[in-house]
Amino acid sequence: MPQKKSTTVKIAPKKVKTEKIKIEPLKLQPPRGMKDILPVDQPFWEQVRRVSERLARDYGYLRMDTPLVEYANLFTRSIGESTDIVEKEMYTFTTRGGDKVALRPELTAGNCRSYIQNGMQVMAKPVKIFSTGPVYRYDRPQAGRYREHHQVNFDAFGEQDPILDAQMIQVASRLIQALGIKSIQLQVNSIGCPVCRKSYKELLVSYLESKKTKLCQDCKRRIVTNPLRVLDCKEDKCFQVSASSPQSVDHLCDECRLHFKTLLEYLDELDLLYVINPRLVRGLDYYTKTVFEIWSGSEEGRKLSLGGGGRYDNLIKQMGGEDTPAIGFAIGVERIIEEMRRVQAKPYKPPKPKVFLAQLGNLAKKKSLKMFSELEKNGILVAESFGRGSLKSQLKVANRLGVEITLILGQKETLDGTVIVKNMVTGAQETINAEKLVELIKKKLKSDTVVVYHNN
RNA sequence: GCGGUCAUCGUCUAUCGGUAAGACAUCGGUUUGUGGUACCGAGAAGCUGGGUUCAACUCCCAGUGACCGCCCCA
Repeated sequence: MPQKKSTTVKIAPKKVKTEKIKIEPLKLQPPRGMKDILPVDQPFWEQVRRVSERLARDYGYLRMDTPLVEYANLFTRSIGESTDIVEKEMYTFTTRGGDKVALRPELTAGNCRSYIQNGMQVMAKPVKIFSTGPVYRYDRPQAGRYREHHQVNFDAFGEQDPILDAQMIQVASRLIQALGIKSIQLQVNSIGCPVCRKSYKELLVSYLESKKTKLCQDCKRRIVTNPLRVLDCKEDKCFQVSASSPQSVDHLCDECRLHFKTLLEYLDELDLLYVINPRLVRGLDYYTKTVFEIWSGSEEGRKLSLGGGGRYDNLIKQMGGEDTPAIGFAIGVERIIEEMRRVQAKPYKPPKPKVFLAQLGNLAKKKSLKMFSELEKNGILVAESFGRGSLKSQLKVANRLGVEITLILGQKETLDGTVIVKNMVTGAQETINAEKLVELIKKKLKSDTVVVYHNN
């Protein structure tokens, strides 16, 4: 749409003064990094919705929706004060009432809050929660990265057995593969519990300090702020350093090591191919033990993370709930859809009307409105173009829609209580009693369906 | 937050310092109440704000947005 030039309008003077008010032209675009999900995009979105809802149901997850807005400290405390997400990417603002709130940057924090608040620990464990919706990060947009994006999220509370980790990873990869993305790479790692991570961190820091001169500027800073992040720096020289750095999996405490080992055994049992990636850290502070990501397996082009997650055994307690182990993961819907398009995965195909209702003349026009609803009530999907007058133009539309049958209701038919039923393939038509219409159409569509089936 | 590329009908793509062209799509028509093709016609654009110039869509500056790299992440 063309943008209107800004106009200067003179407001009629109430007093003596004439005021010129500059009217801001409407910016006919969404804010930066946000976009519309248009009707043409919906088949892909619908496919994601259907597949994820079905998987959620099959694996025993219950849907939960929490607000888009939460108190800001819910996120700062759970995700971590010094993470990038909280530090520079959160949409934080103060309400008129003076509350500091934020647009959710992810779904888990809100789910945990709700779990505790609603006493969901009394439910049979594990409590499995499925949620989906938009999340917000004030980041610089790029393809596959938006300020508003959508996640499909699975969380399970109250089970510490690594079998749940394995099943969660299975759900994640099933979800992505069920959407038609066959080539994926599963990356797993264990970052241990607070106890073993602390000693590992110290070990890592002292190693990095010794190699400090060989690191990039950013990583020198990271040694202090977030040493684990040095491990996934893409700078070549940092890569060299981290290649021979101590790895978290080698410094796990007994419990964490056993947990990880058992998880891998389960994954083998599930025939899930995985890569142990010692560099896999994640951007949120709450993770413990198992972390994983699913990457698009495309050879060429960048490997984009389609989704990821991990265990967060201490979060619920830290937020003030009962000590409850938990694990979860999220996929980024926009990225998944981008990948679906790239590999030409099939979107959802909505049912198309096989019947078109055409009308001619004022009397028929009035009648047709009711006839349409009669058909609809009987489960017959009908298309129409009531606004068009000529039969020719209506048939044109019918043809373009690819319907099998067109019903023609004109002046004469209306008076006779009949309707013309036209076969759009053969062109043959017959005039039938309007009262038998529904029954006849049902019959015709049924037999046509059989024909179509044989043709395929 | 830093660096780079780009911006013309709904979409794709031309052109030009002097009235912006085409294709696809949309809508209408080609005599009566019947579709396709073909043909004819219509509507539809210079992102915004400044500057240079007799004249700017074109040159310059700023803003905005998209894209790419970094940071980070889904």
